[in-house]
Amino acid sequence: MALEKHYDAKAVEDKWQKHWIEAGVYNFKNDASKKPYAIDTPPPYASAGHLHVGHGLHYTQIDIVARYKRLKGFDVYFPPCFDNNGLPTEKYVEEKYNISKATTSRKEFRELCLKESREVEKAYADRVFKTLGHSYDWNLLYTTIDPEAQKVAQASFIDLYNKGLIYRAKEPVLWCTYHQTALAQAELETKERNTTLYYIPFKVEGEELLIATTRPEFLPACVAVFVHPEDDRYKHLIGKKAVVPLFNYEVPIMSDELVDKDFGTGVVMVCTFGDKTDVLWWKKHNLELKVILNKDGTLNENAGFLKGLTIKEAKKQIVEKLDEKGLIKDQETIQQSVSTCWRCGTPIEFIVTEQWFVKVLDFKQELISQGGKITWVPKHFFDRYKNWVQGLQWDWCISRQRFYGVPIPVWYCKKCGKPFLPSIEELPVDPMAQKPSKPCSCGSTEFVPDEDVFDTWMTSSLTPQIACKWLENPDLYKKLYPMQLRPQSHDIIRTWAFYTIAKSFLHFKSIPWETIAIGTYVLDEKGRGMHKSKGNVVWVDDLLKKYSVDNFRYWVGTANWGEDLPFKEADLIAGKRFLTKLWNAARFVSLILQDYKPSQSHEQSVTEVMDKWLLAKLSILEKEASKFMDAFKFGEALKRVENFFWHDFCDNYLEIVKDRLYNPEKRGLKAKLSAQITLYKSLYSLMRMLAPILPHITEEIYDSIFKQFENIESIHLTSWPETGFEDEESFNIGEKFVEVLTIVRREKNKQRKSLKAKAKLWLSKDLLNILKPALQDLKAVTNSEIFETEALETEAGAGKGEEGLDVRIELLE
RNA sequence: GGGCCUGUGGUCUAGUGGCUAUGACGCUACCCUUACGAGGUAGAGGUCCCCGGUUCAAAUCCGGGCAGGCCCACCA
Repeated sequence: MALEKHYDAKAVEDKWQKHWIEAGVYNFKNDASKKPYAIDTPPPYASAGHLHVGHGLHYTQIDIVARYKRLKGFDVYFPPCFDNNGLPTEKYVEEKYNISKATTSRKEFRELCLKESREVEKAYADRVFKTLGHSYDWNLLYTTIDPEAQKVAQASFIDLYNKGLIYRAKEPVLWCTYHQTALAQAELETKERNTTLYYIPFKVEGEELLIATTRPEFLPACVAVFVHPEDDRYKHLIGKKAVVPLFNYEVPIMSDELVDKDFGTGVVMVCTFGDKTDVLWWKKHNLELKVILNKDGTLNENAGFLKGLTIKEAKKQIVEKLDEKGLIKDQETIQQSVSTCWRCGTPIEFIVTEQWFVKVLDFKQELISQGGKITWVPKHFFDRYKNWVQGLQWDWCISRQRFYGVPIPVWYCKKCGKPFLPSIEELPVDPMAQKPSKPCSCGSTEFVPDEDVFDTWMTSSLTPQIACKWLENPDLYKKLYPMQLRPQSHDIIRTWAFYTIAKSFLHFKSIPWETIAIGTYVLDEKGRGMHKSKGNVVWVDDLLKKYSVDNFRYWVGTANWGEDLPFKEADLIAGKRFLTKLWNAARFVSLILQDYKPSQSHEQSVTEVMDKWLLAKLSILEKEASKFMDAFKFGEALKRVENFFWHDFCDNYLEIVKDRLYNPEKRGLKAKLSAQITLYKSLYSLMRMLAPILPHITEEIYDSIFKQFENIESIHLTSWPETGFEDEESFNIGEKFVEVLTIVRREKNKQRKSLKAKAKLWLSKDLLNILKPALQDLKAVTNSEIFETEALETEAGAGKGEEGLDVRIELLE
């Protein structure tokens, strides 16, 4: 069937996207004869602001891998998924409905979250996943709030608890006063800011001891003053008492090596808790605990006249008061880096609460060596992982004081206080809504539920278990785990990658996947990150109004994994041209193949040397491209295929065979058939190599030309081409042929003659001998008479010297 | 302060020891060749960030800088 003159991308793409899903083309076959290729798809946050070009790019990169592996004969397991756990969803719901968890019931709140999640998921699925032609198996869809996912997360907790890898402790924890929950180290983001350093005098036996602090509001929480043990200025004060100004109580003066003599005055006040060092010293020196901060970031009665104020207000008031009394001796502006909550940017505080922790500090070495067993793409991201693990300072705090999320499956016995955990068969449970199924070991049946939910990563770290159905289908899980690929972005190596590796190790002493590949990170034109607040976000929907999906995917195909890529709309132009060229070349072939009937004897029917050349070159290309695809270097593969297609196939080969095809009476039907077979084989091969990147146009071309002969329902279910045509001699002749062709074209261009004009082509004896088998094609494509000349004859204006060939052209006017 | 990445024509980019440095976009000239003018052919345009070293030979390896980016870190 001949192709239409014009390629209607929109209609074609819509048609195939619908068909693929309806026909289940990409469904996991669970075919015992095939090796599985399981992909641990990143569950996108189902929030409406997440549809920018970076996501479109990354998910399309993953799809290209899936499609490639499918062609390579793997049984690809590619689940779509959504993450609807966690703080962003809560925050979104709070803002949209103008409610807060303080005034809404847990049940109602969770229902709203769930409802919003479903809506946003649908939009996400339709707008991104389906319209970009991704090849998920929609039967495998999961979301992180599904009962099954909750069950897996709770089962993980129970298993780790039973293994002694989880503990509960009352400790100062990282706390976000906006979200009012504990956080993990991984949820911190460092922010640079300017702040004021105040110099405040403490009284010591009549003397004034000047301390420098950025947090004067913490004066009422001061429990000690520290100096460096070797600091001659203050040595004599160690062991004495200092009086806290305004609040007039005594604190001990102590020493610690960690004090920086050169910062401020070299004297530090320790408060519970102003920062991380305070926590450290508080523990190390067994200091008193003086809590002034509530969970919502306001100060309590211990803060005296600051009671009820927020941290910011308190700071302002206390500075005014100190100033009034002449207690600010000096102040300066300094640059400070503060840890903030990565979701909302609020500086974190330390609050003493009871929380659950997963032990990770004890396993740093093991976790690094587990990371080393995984293939990192690109490999330097392993260094970043290693760096993070080495720098860990806290065990992983997994409990969060939020509503929406997976409940921690624990009750506490009212009588003996012992935690009571359900059995795995009972999961998922909600301790707030249910009671334990049996009494405590002490006999009591009175319990208090744990009201907290898990850190979102507690669930996300189990995506291999959720995706591969750890509890639901153990046989399948056994087959698929460890998975083959985890694609993800580099900013969550410390969270998603780390926690997943940790979980796999703690539960199973296994790695979660064979390969982790870090996707391309899209920047704006000027090389800055895309953020809604900066107004520089490019939306996928907008691009798709102007460019076809395959056009977008071509651009994705040129991106390198693990690298940053500034988005420039001009980069889509090259793809547009390529697609047009592709369609037109295929259209030409479709016209040529209208009377074509393939048969078994085809291998022998490729009789012409230039046909053999093309197939030999194609065979090399197939192996090369495959090698690059295996190494996640899609751009390199694409570039080589494109180069072959454009120059060897279109510019040269198609021109060479036109004479044979259009004028079969001149060269005979055998020569024509040879060209038809070659066109069929080479175009079919090219389509399959391009199919992972350009699934729509290749499917359309396949459907029109090849399907009737191949009898496979979709190009995406065929296999990576292996033409395997080896013919070094023809290859070399063809390469020489192309060199001569280039010289002829250049000469004709110089002489400003149309290619239509008949030329005399003079070839040296040696060259003529080499090209003898291809002479008829050469005559036809150059529209020349060919003559022989002496090898070393030189003439001005001739092609002598070019590429070491001796070609002379004489045009007949 | 520590770790990692990057630096190649106007822009983006390939190349990790070897002839005259790859390609794309843009630019210029010519060509309306029956698949394609969203095309074809040719052309202009580069101190391969800088300095030093290793080598017969360096964009490439080593050392030291400079610039940009990312990650980490207890200067209150």
